[in-house]
Amino acid sequence: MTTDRYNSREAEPRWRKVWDAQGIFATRNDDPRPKYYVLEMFPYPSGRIHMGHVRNYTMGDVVARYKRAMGFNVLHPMGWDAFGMPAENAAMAQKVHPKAWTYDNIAAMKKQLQSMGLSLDWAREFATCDPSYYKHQQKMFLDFLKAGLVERKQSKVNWDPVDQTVLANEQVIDGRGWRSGALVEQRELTQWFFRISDCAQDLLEEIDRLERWPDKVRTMQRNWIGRSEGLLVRFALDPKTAPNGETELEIFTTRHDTLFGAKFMALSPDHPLSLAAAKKNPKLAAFIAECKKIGTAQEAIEKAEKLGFDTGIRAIHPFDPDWRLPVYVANFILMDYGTGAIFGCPAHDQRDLDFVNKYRLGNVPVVCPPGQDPKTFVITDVAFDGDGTMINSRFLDGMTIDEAKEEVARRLENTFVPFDGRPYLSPPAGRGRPPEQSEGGQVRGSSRDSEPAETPPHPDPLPASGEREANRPVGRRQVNFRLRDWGISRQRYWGCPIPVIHCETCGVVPVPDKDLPVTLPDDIDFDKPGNPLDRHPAWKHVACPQCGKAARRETDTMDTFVDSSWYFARFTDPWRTDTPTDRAMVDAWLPVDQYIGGIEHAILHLLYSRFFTRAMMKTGHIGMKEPFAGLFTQGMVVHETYRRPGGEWVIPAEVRIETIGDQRRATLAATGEPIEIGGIEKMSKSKKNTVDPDDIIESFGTDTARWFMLSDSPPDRDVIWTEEGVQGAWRFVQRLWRLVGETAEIGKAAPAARPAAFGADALAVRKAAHKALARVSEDIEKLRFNRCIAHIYECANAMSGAIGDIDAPARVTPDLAFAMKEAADILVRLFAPMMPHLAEECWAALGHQTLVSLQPWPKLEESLLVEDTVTLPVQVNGKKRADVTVARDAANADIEAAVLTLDAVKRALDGKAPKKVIVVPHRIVNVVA
RNA sequence: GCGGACGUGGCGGAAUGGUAGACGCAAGGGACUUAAAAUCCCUUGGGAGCAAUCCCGUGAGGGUUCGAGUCCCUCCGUCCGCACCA
Repeated sequence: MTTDRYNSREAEPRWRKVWDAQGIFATRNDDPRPKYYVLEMFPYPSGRIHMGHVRNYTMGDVVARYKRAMGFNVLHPMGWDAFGMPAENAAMAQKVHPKAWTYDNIAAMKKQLQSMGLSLDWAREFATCDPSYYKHQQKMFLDFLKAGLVERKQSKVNWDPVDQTVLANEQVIDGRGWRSGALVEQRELTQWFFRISDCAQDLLEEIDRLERWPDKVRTMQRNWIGRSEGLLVRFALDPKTAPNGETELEIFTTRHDTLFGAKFMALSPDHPLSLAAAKKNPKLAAFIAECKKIGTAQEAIEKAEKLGFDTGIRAIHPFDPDWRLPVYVANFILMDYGTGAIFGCPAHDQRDLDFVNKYRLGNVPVVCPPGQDPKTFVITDVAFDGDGTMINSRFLDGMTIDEAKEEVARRLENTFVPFDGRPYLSPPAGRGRPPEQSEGGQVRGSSRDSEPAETPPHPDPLPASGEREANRPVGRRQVNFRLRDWGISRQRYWGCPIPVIHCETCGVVPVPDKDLPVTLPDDIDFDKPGNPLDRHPAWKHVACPQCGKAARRETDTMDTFVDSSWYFARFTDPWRTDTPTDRAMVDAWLPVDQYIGGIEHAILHLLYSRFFTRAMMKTGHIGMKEPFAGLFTQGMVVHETYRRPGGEWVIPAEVRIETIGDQRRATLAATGEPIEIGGIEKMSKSKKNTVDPDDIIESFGTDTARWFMLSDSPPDRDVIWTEEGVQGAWRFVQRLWRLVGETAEIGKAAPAARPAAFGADALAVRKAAHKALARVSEDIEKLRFNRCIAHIYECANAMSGAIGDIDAPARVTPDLAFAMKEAADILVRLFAPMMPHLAEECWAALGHQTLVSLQPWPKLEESLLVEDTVTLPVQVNGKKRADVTVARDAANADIEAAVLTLDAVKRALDGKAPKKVIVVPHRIVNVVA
């Protein structure tokens, strides 16, 4: 019928127009079919899509199109994660307004995405910077505030004194701001926090039920939450040695079994007792100041030597009133974990051992490894943290570690020492408590923290009465989490305004619902450092909604992770204006059946979304707590790098590669200058190893790009973009087009009704097609796209082979013609999810009047997968020697007899009788000599 | 340091404990062509042999098993995440 080349440039836009005109990808909320929600992580509108987007959105589109063919009502939406720093950076660098920059980028990227032919419901599109979106986010913030899920507290931040802004840890490079180069300071700022740590236990437990998540991500989240079970222990202090006569110090430990190996106590430099002692000791104050200089830079912390300073304070061992322990301030103790204080057992903790070896405090081993003689067991440079038997530990001697922990906990829980006065420090609120102890329903943010300046850094949740204090036991079991509360305040313009008003009289007052959204002012400037909202002449000045007096708006905006923590819920009914979600819709569509995105979001985005969904459930906006039932993390797109011998990177488009024998050689296409071929790395602007999707789509069409993105590597691994690979995909596009053309010609001889019998060659074609169908279906379900593609190649190869065997037109019998047409109809539908435009063109060429995008998935004939005879490999002692073909239902004894007559088997047995013959039906025969 | 993943031809990669190398790329040979491109056919893990066929082979070494790329142990290497979390 046709031997023309397939013209993707002409065909692809034509089919997209047809899809658009018929609106076939619009999803109705009232469709009665079973739902399927497939979502790819929405993009940041940087201005152009990159190959990573092509890969991500192609995978999602394959799933969407397949599930649609399987009869599901598929929701496959797209939007924009549109707030964030790059817009402000662009504003500063190019004098464009963040809003204009963002919406221009969205328009450009939308055009690019549309050229990919993705089966998206664009009617549901929104950007998180649309006031119609963030209005609801502000409403939920206020709901969360009311529900006790939000609080305001002080927290340390990286402050850039030049830019007058807060920096994320990754923006601090060698202790300096990434933009200004100024030395970064540690500042205490009052900020808004989501109380995610209250959910730590639940977030951890539910990970077990996220069965369709990668184990890797589940492990990462578990580690991030970091649950540990331990004991809070109150050490009495010798009041004569304490700066203000303090009487106790509370520490957290998970190794209470090693209490008899204690050599010292250590406090964080930020611990109140450290600060109190420093007031009376200038040298200590200087030491603490030195500790703070190290800052938060990752590397500095890693390399820092363990340093301490003896405060002169002495603590009393809980099991021995005569045992005094020196209290140090040490630079490696974190204030925001546990109580900010520890006891040091050097023999069984490397950090503590390093510390005592420096300050010559000695060590006593209290756990003896199996097989070691306790009398000679000593620790010098390497702490022992394995399992063993307790020694040198009085009543614990001979116990296992677990028994000792239990015994110590039991004894200290039942010990009540009459401390006279308040404990020096109790665990900070908001962490370190089992969730069931948290008080729910209280409006923390507005009630307690109305005067931010007076908020104590670590409010004491325990009653102050001395009587109750005396009744507290010395030890208390405690579950601690590494997970910190989620600080959402950002001193930025381009983010969702936090909808509260600060009033001198009334404190923190929520913006009334009727005044939502609090919108960003447009007339801002980026000429000066700092937050443009804060220095805007008018925006922040408002009347207090409660008392009417002059008040000021909160000028901080929300972390952009908040925006992306519920967009998936909004997609279910984005048109709704009065509430964030329609409960019927959101509960029907969620959870997302298949979420697809990059591994870089394994922790923060996914954990925040899980928390946010719980918070929405508590405030009635949704009926479940887990938003994503299935998660898939795809690998990156990587590419070879090229550079001039001088060192300057060169983009792939300018490089010509030649292959001479096994050697690859690169030259600059324009000048012939030699180019060095470097390593294969993630596509990045700095290494210039990027390939522009637009260029590929322009020259080969989007179907070729989509096919190649799926074909070469398992989807969860990195894929190497190569020119040869794209060429291969392009050749296959043309080959399919020719194959379908030839098949359509042959198919003209097909009878309308299915023949009663098929000849051998016709049957072989049918078997190949149905085998491919079975395998492609299974592999799409499991997102193994690279294998789907191999099966499609096999099917095409089988059909080409059948055509090649036809040496004269007369050989085309009606049954073969029918089989070929049937196979082509199956083949086209198999690759339609991957290459939808080519599939439409082929479907039409096969004489169909319908759209392949609307066709049901082909129906499998199971009987074609079953062979009458099976060919079994025959092994002798596990080595393959021959094949034997037997009837499918042959008895094992018959197979055994047949195998023993084979020449190869006789030869291998060398005349001896076999010891045993193992027949695994339909699988293999193994003769044991 | 802790945790996790991975290691298979020249390359990307296949393989419910059951024929290792599917499928693709690259390479070599051939057909068609004045020639090239495109297309089609053949070969392609290593070694021995004219051949039938045989030997070796999934990072290294052990083990379990009739049978191990796959399961277990030790080691080596690569990658990723977390990192002074008491």
